[in-house]
Amino acid sequence: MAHHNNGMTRDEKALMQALSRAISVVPRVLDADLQRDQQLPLTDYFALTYLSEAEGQRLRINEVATRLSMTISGATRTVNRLEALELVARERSASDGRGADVVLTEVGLKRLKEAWPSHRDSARRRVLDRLDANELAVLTKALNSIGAEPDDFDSADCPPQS
Amino acid sequence: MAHHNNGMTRDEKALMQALSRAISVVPRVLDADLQRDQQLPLTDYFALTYLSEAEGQRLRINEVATRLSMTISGATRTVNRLEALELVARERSASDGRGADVVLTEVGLKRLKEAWPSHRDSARRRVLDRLDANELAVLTKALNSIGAEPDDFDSADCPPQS
DNA sequence: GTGTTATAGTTGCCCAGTCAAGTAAATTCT
DNA sequence: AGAATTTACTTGACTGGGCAACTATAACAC
Repeated sequence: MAHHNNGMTRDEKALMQALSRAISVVPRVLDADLQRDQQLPLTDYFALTYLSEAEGQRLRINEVATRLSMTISGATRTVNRLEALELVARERSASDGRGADVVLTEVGLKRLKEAWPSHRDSARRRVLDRLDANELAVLTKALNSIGAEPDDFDSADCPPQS
Repeated sequence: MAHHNNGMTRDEKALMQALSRAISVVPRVLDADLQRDQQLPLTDYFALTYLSEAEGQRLRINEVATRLSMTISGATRTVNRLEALELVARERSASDGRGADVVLTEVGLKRLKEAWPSHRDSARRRVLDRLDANELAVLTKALNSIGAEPDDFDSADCPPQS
């Protein structure tokens, strides 16, 4: 009877449970908040954010994909959505005609600025306010360790950008 | 230039980034490992686990949904999948004929036992081995705080079950 | 008991994102 | 230079899961 717990301690099990729960809940609530307040999906919001932070407000599709931790094809579709809303534009790269740069438009920047306070408050309510300073530090470090790609994937979180 | 960072500190931003990254990466790699080694989706594996831990190896659909942090309709579909593989069976509840109990079958239990070592190793490699004891403790607590349902959702992790 | 409301699931429709195959430009080989 | 390979996407087919509408049983009002 019972489960013998072969080599996973109580604490480890508790962590895995907490982790899977957080993994389901957090993106859902953050996305729901943003959709409700700004009619903007969280993914699209993040894409706009990364573009706004990039020099020249532009990124290649594959850079968008990397930052969103998404496949390139997923990023293509995300960019399609944003392009349809005219929040970004595709520009054929001068240096490499195979793919396009994704450029943040004026409208896109405006939209991002509108959405930002809402997301910030949401992140506070749902996450940041629930942590003390120590937890924040430890959590960041720990999540970075486990989020780093393992071995069969290449990590590249913040390429050196000029 | 620069973004003025209206009320979100550098550290807070770093946390949110680490969090969104982990949220994308962790379930993907755990699921990929399990699919590769056991041809079993992570969600289905969790469902089997929760059933195996339940008394009588049975749960109502809504309990499955709660444990998986999923909607009832999502749980219905998960159970459909498992039922098609004969890993679980639906049994009309004697006490409440509106819905069925989901019962783990012999085959289902066997399958779970086969899959378990693989998932355990995967969890170790991808998560547990990357944390020290302190991080484990803090992370568990922190994730439980942020995974707890907020205000517009009712939390119910372990309803008192007879 | 009959009518009303609440509860438990199921189903149709949709959307985001993955994978595999396809296209087109760039690079390397010779 | 021309062929072969690699790179950078794009696209078609599919899957998982969400929402809203629906069905069926249960519980409550009378």
